[in-house]
Amino acid sequence: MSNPTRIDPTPSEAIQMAWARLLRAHQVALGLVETRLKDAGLPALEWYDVLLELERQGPLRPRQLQAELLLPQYNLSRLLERMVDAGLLERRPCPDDARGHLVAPTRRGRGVRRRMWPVYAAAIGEAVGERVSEREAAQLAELLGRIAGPRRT
Amino acid sequence: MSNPTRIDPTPSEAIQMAWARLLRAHQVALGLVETRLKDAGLPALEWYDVLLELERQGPLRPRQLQAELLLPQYNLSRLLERMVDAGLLERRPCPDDARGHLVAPTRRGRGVRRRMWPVYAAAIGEAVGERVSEREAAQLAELLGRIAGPRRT
DNA sequence: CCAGTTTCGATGCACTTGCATCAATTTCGT
DNA sequence: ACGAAATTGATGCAAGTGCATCGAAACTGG
Repeated sequence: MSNPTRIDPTPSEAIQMAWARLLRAHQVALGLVETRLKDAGLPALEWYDVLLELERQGPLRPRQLQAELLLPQYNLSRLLERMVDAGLLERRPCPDDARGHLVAPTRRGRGVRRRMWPVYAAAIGEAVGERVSEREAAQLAELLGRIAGPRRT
Repeated sequence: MSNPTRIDPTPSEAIQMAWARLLRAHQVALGLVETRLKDAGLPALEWYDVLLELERQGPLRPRQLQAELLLPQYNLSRLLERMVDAGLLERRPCPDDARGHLVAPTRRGRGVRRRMWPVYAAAIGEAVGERVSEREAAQLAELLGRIAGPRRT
């Protein structure tokens, strides 16, 4: 440590600690949330995200969803397939591009998302809300936002 | 909504934002780190964690490792199997419990972990270090530590 | 000491993910 | 307008994950 000709950019202790805790906090918090959803007989969080995004933005093409959710293309392709099979999404022909289609929630899909929210919300409270103050949550959001993006190439 | 007898503990905006950004920051940062490792022809992060834990603590039994890394039992069982097959870990008979065994890094395993570190460290710097100050990193670590645990039943 | 219970670690099976690649379009350069 | 290149979304196959369950060894109360 304290190498004057520092060529090796090893992160400081504080940075390493922040990294380690990011992994752990995510693992623990997400684990709790997914458990609550599963125990309530509801679909996984991923499904919620897709449904919410489509309710907010209206019908989208898979590629756009992919950009929003940062999922690999093949992964999203099959996720949508499963959700369509489950009757939560429907595909619509795409007016100006015959390669693709639009995806939109069905009535049933909206219902499922709505039923997921109370459970999801309670779990967020349990995983995060009970552990940090309002003020701390805002700080946390700011700092994590820095790490989350914006991406530079 | 606006139910006067609010039984439903929907988290505040700040909490929800912190949650959303936790997911996103993790996804982005981990994605970057895993990409750097893979591009360097190195094993996944998980393997590093196992190797590091065993170098720090000495040979451990799978169950102990499981507790440290918070991995599901069946998942760890197969992870160790793969690492043994890859020649990075070896199993040793366990003196006082014939059901299990001890796992320890091989010489080759230690070498792999050592070669992973520079790449890993640089990636942590890129994903986290370049985006927050020293002081902010410490704050972040503190807040995330709150979320990461300690678990109450 | 012995049956019943608990803990440890492995595994069969179904499902999901990662990777490479494909076919069908659309877009671009000329 | 035409052929080359890029984009969109799907898919075969190998590998990883989740769940339930298993056999084996270790504890436990009587």
